[in-house]
Amino acid sequence: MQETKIQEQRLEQLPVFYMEQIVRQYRYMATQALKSHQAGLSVDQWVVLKQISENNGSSQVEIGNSTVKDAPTTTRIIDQLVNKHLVSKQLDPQDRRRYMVFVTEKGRQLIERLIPVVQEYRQVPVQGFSASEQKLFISLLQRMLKNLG
Amino acid sequence: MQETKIQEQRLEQLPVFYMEQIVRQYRYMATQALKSHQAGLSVDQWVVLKQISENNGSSQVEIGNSTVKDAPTTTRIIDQLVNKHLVSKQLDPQDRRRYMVFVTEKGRQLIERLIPVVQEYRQVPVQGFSASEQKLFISLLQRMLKNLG
DNA sequence: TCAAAATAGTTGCAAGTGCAAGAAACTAAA
DNA sequence: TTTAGTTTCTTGCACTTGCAACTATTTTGA
Repeated sequence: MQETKIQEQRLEQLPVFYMEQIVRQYRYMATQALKSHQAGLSVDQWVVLKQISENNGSSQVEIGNSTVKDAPTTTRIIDQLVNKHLVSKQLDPQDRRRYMVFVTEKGRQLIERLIPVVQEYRQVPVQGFSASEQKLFISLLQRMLKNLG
Repeated sequence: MQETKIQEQRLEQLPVFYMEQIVRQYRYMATQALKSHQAGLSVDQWVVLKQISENNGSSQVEIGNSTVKDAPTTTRIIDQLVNKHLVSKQLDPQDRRRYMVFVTEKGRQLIERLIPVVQEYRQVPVQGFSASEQKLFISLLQRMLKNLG
C-alpha cells in the first residue's frame, strides 16, 4: 500500500507571502517620507494627484483605471485632493455625468516639490538590482498578474 | 546651458505597483475558493489556523511572528478561531501572561479537508513558472524585502 | 527586596477598502 | 417618444488594519 504524500508548502515558499510584507513596508516607508517633507498627502493621494497631472482634465473613471482603484475609492481620494485645493472638479458640459479633473497651481507646485522625494524612496526596494534584474523581475510580476486575471 | 532631465517613472515600471494588484487578486481568488468549499474561514484565519496546527501549544506572539502579523491582529484572528471552536486557548501555568493555543479536533479535521483546496489555489499565480524561475523569483523578493527592512 | 523595565495580550479609535445599492445622465431600440 | 439598459459618480455599511494606550505578569538590577 502506497501513500501519496502531499507536499506541504511553507509560507516562506509563497511569493505572495513576501509581497504582502513588501507592500506593507514600502507603504510605511513612503508614508514616512511624505510626512517628513510636510507633503500633507497619503501615498494614494500622491499617486492619484500625479496621475491627474499627467492626464489633466480626464474623468474619474479614467483616473481610477490608470491607478487601478475602484470608483468609490477614486471618488474619495479625489475629494480629499479637492479639499486640499490641489485639484478641481468641473462638470463636463458634453456629458453631465462626468467630471473633468484638473490640477490646480498649488497642486502643480506640490508635485514639483515632491518629485525628488518620491524618486528617492522609490529606488529603495530595488537597491542593488541591476537593470536587467529589474526588467526580469517586472516581467515575472506581469506573468503572475496575468495568471490571476 | 544644460538641463538635467529627471527621468520620470511610470507606475508600470514599479514592482510594488504590480504587487499590490497581485496581492489583491490573489486574496480575492483565495477567498472565493474557501467560500466555495464552505470553509467558513477567511484567508487570514486559514493561515493562522494552519500555523497553530504546526506549532501546537505556542503563544500568540509566536503565532504572530510566524505569520508576520502584529499582536492585535493575531489576538483578533485567534479569537475568531476560538469562537468557531477550531482552536482553544489555555493559560500557561509557567507564565500567566501567555496563552498556549491548541487546535481542536474540529480544527484538525477542517485543516485536513482544506489542504487540497489551498494547494490548488496556491499554484495558480505561478502557473507556467519553472522551478528555477520560482526560486529566482523568491530570491528577488527576499532581496527586496531586505532592502526595506 | 523593591522599583523600573520588559513582555504578553487586549481594547479602542481612526483610516482605508471592497461591495452593494442608488441617483443622475446618457444611449439605444422599439 | 418612451422604455430599458448603460455609464458615471456617490453614499453607506461591514470589515480589516495599524497604532497607541492600557492591564497584568514577569524579569532585571540597584
